[in-house]
Amino acid sequence: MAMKALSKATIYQVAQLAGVSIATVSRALRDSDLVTAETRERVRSAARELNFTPSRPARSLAEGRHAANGIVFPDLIGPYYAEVVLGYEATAAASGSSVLILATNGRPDAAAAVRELAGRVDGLTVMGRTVDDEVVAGIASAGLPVVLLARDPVDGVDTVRAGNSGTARALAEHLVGHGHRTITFLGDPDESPDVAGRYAGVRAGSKGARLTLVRGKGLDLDSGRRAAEQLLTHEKPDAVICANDEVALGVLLAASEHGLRVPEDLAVTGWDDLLAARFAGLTTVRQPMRELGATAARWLNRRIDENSGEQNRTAARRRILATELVIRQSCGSHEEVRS
Amino acid sequence: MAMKALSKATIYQVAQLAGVSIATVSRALRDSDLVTAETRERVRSAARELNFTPSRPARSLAEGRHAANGIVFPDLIGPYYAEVVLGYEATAAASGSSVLILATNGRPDAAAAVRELAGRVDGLTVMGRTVDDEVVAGIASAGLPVVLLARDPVDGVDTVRAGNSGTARALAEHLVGHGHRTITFLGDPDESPDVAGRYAGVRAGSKGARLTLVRGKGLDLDSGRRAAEQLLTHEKPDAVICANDEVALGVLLAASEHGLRVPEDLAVTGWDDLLAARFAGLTTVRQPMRELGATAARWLNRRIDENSGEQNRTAARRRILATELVIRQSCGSHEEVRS
DNA sequence: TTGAAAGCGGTACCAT
DNA sequence: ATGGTACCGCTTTCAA
Repeated sequence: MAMKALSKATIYQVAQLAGVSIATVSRALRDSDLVTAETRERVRSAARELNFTPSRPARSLAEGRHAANGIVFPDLIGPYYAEVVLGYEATAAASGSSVLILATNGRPDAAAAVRELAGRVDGLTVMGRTVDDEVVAGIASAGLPVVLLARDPVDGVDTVRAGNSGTARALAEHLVGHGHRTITFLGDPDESPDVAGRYAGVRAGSKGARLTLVRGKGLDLDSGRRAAEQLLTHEKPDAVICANDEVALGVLLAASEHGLRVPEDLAVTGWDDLLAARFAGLTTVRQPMRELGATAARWLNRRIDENSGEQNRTAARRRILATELVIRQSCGSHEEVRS
Repeated sequence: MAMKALSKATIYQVAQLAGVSIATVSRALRDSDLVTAETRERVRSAARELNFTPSRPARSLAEGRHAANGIVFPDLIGPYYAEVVLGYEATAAASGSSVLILATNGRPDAAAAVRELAGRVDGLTVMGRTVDDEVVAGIASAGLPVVLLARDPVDGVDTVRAGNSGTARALAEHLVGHGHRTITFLGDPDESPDVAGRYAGVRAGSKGARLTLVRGKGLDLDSGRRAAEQLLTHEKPDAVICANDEVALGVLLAASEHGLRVPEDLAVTGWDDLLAARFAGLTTVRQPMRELGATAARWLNRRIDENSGEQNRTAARRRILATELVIRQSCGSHEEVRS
């Protein structure tokens, strides 16, 4: 019994074993109809015997495409990004494209990493706070299809995002309706376009209340908790609108440590509707995370197809996916109030 | 002003513009010390002017390596996988490797997708319930470095996982210590090696109690909730040990709908220590998710280096990372009981 | 229908 | 130090 081939066989070996040329092997394996059924079968079995798989780099080099696309995101922490990436992967995979991921998190060389990635894919999706617009513009103008996700538009580049300001405004108005008069927005609008949009909406919806901006640094639980320590001993607002759920949950923790009741002594709201929000009774806003990723992947694919075909490039698209207010207990009692 | 090059320049164009051969360009750009500082600079600026980036496929083809590795996981839903993947990505990136992801979720052609992926990377990490051992063995025996994650070992392949049975046993004993006598394990041991390990541990720790196995199908919130409906109207145990947190949270929801108090009427435990568990007061087990991913990436890299170097291959490694019991309120009152 | 051969864009060896 | 050139493994004309 022959030893199984331990390293990769080449198309030449298959050709030799099948007694044909490499051109024929290539055709046979890709179901070209320029090969006899009989030949095809001979090639097939030779390939099987040698455990042959075409070299991806060789294929890509010859075809001039990678059959892969990439997504760049800040972090995978927090269910938010994970869901988006998942939606992206599922859609990309469905259209036969492999997916490369890159988390820029605390990376100092994010721009370089993104450029490197750009060389490995047929198209790139870039999320929020990852790299500067210049990097994006550079890549896009080099001819690589790009889709922006949860991020301010760049000239000529498609953008998909979730609604921020409208729902944020509704949220703020809801709080005011509860009778809250000193409201604090916890989060740094400079941290991400999403946060900026939310803050803008909150401002618009806070007429009749005093709104204070506290720039918490970071969007995780501990950031929220730390910021709250400060907040609850000084400003003492009666409502805190947080940039996202994790921060809000941190505030909830701090509040309980300070013996504050929510919502009686302090109303708290978040953004994202994480699983935890439900169990914490947190009023928040739901985003179509999966759909965000899926839409980006779909659009990117379209651009890639456009690129290869000779159709004239269509104008940059923009879409804002709807978000939804999720009222729970943390924003105030709803026994008597109806909203 | 010249138009920026809209498509990619090749090394030939750079060579021509710099007035040198492509060999020199290659050297200059890769900081070989076989080039004059002056030449290097000339090449550099030519490359910059043409906005040149070496073609990744061409490089890979010539070098015989991808400078990338991949990770295969069932799903990205639930913070568990997300954290693992993140830890993986961070470590892989730190060692200069791009990361390809593949979610096999409900994919019918998972095996084929994994094989495709295998052709794009220098090494592969395969998680839990994704593809059969045969697929893994096939890939590994073809010479591709593989690391298994949260999965039963395969001959000759490295395996990293988190402790299940020991901690599960401690968990069960804790419940028995609370006085619970009819315990149900909710989860299908056939669903994943992890669940199997947990069930085994629970069995060992349930001496003195009546243990029932209820094979819930699925590891998400709704599965838990549905299974609980059944459970709470029939078996009526006084404690439910769930395969993971999401299922447990589903049970919590169902219990509250049935007007059952937790833990007085029903004790519930989970596994993973999701963020939500904390806010639900859920007793659970914490896994070092990030570290699982990081370890896999590190090991894979070592294997890849071994492969290229001529060092003799070391024996397959196995490691079980420690997990930790996290006692909260859902398992029983701790006012009087001390554990 | 099949084969020969010219790329695809690099790397690295061998001369010079 | 630099240039010439033989690969790397596949796809795709162009002829036969």
